[in-house]
Amino acid sequence: MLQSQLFTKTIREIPKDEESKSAQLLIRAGFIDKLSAGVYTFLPLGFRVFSNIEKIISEEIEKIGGQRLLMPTLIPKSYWQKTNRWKIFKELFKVKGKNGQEYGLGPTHEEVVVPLVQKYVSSYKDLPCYVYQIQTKFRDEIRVKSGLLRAREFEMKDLYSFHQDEKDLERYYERVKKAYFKILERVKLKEKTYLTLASGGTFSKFSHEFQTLTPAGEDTIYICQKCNLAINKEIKKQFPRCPRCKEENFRKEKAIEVANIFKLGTKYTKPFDFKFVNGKGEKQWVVMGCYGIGLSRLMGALVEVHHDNKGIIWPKEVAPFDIHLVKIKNQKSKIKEKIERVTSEIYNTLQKRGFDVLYDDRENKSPGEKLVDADLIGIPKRIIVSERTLKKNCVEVKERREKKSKLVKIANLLKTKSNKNI
RNA sequence: CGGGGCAUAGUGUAACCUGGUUAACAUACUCGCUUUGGGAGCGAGCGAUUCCCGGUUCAAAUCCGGGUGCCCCGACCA
Repeated sequence: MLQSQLFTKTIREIPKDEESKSAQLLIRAGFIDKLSAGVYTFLPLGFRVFSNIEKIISEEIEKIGGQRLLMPTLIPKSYWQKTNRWKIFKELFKVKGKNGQEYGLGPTHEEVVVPLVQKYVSSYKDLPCYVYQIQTKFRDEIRVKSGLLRAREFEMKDLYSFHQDEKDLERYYERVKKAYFKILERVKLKEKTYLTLASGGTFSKFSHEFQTLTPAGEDTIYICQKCNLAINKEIKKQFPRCPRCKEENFRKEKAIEVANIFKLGTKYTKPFDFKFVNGKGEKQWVVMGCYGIGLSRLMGALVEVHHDNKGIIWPKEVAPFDIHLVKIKNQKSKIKEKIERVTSEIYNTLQKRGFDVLYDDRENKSPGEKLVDADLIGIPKRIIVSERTLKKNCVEVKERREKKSKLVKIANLLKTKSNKNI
């Protein structure tokens, strides 16, 4: 991608209507744009990051058997009435059609997925069943907060599992837990994320949340000083001592919930009368679990964790581009044609090798501005071609997260096969 | 939903308390010349129903009333 062609450009000033660091940086660097409180556009850069996160999540979910589908957002009132959530789900956005039909805009999809799966599952032979989707969700939050961290319209991966019994649900629940840690590892949030005990429902006493430590987080968690088990504030009163190791001392931290897993049991299968026939020919309630990851929130959390005072520092797997190639050209230079030619050659070759390259080909920008922009946008690897580097037949290579750069022979660079070797 | 704050060119701010007719500055943008390794310089230019509605006044960005929007704190969060 030529940066001269990129929609959009960076903004110098800090937006006055955003206080969270992640929202400020994402807006200034041109990843997102605010339409209204808690409602954002994902711009080309932001959408690239979003797509990368989406890819990682769907890969890991498919590894544990999840099959992707896409459910509607417009969900008729009658479905919500079955579970009584038309009344009790306060954040449900309600809309009315021309003929007076009422709908709830999906904040979560039990009311759709249960009757859906019910149509295809009648025997124990059809179970277990795992389906998921990645979709825009709506919640009429009383108060939105911190840019992408708490929005009214947001992107979520929701996985639903259906089982014969609690044991099978239990087994799958543990597999999802592992898959989630794998995802967090790949997006580089694992170190900062704790699996916490959170309040459950009628079926199970507790659910689990994946809480990423950040001062911008809206939740408070207590971490056992001895074994690192974490507990959400709202249920901490039940645990004077750590339930695992009996330690009394906990560390209090602010965190943001990036994912959760929940054993729903028969909470939603009962209202829809969703039963299957077991091996003995008897009817039994289907047992269910649900597992969510907030993609847009995760993107915000990533920036909260991975940034410095100059800008964002994207982890490799989610970065909008692999390489930021920056041309620094002096109009008076005797070798300006050479700079032009060499940079283009590097750009073309790296692309042919499969790298995603953002090439800062802008002619009218000073070197300073280009470097400041590169730091703000935060692509993990930066390659500079200038008169200075060409004198040594080199380019300058720098990792965004490192302070020092190194010179690399152009001939070697052009032979590079993998990102690691540059 | 309770409390606090804010709203003025695309963006960030000033002027508002103490009302006075070219609404200022920076930046972004356009043109010209110069410049080119950490947000370059000079010159010229474009760009504002001062959030909306109403009131007071000879006169409102400024004072008063009522809305709306945005941010923050708290409560809430299947």
